[in-house]
Amino acid sequence: MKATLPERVKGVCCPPSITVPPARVDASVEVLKALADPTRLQMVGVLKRSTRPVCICDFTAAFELSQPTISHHMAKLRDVGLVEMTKVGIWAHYRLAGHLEPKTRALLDVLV
Amino acid sequence: MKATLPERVKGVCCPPSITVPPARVDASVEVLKALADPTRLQMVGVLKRSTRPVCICDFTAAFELSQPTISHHMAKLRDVGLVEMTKVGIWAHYRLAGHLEPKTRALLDVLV
DNA sequence: TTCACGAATTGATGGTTATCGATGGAATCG
DNA sequence: CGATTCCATCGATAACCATCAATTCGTGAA
Repeated sequence: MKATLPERVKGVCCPPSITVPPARVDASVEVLKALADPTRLQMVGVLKRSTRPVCICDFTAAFELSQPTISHHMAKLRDVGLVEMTKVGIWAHYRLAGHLEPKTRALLDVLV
Repeated sequence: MKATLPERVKGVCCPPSITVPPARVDASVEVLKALADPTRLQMVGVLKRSTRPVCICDFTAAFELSQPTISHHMAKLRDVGLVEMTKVGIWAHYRLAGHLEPKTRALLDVLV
């Protein structure tokens, strides 16, 4: 194994070429940050499994968090395009976005 | 569409059942948080593409960040088991972990 | 119009995180 | 040995984030 390594010389580094386009990285990081929270990941899991939109008040009842916090988390998921909302009367119904990028959908399939 | 929705009654919520075990969610969130950073996601991408371990000094040369910051990011990736390290002389060679969980590997295949 | 209810926004707070400079340890070489 | 190089850790700071209480907004009902 060691034989396969190049002879490294002090003071000489081999900066790897950045192959992933920074724009793509930033886009991925945006989605990852939205999912990197227990509450939000659970929310996405619920929405992915639910056959019909879920009301904010239902989430407030399910998680032990205040309504503003739930709303804040949902806004974050909405900002990155993961979920969509419909208002029905005084209720807000959330569902997984219908036009997710294939990569994003694959991500969700792995995660939740 | 509206017809398929249940008749919602004021003050009555339908808390969705939490189907994803909290322990699994927490484990996923740990990995997601490690990946939800541009620098670290780039690092993982480089390591995934590289046929041989990459030196810390190479990353320091590639990214415009200080050496302690690079080291800190690598430690974070190491803490969640995404990468492994081997010391060769004074150099630290990093590589993607060999025994990644299938789900984690699938995650990386989608991302980088 | 007035009231009640669900949801979003605001402001504040405590906790986490990214970053750097400085320090110290380990290995190598003269 | 002493000097050099690479790396990890520590301490500090600034930025960010999750959370809640209070308020505001929008809708529907009385």
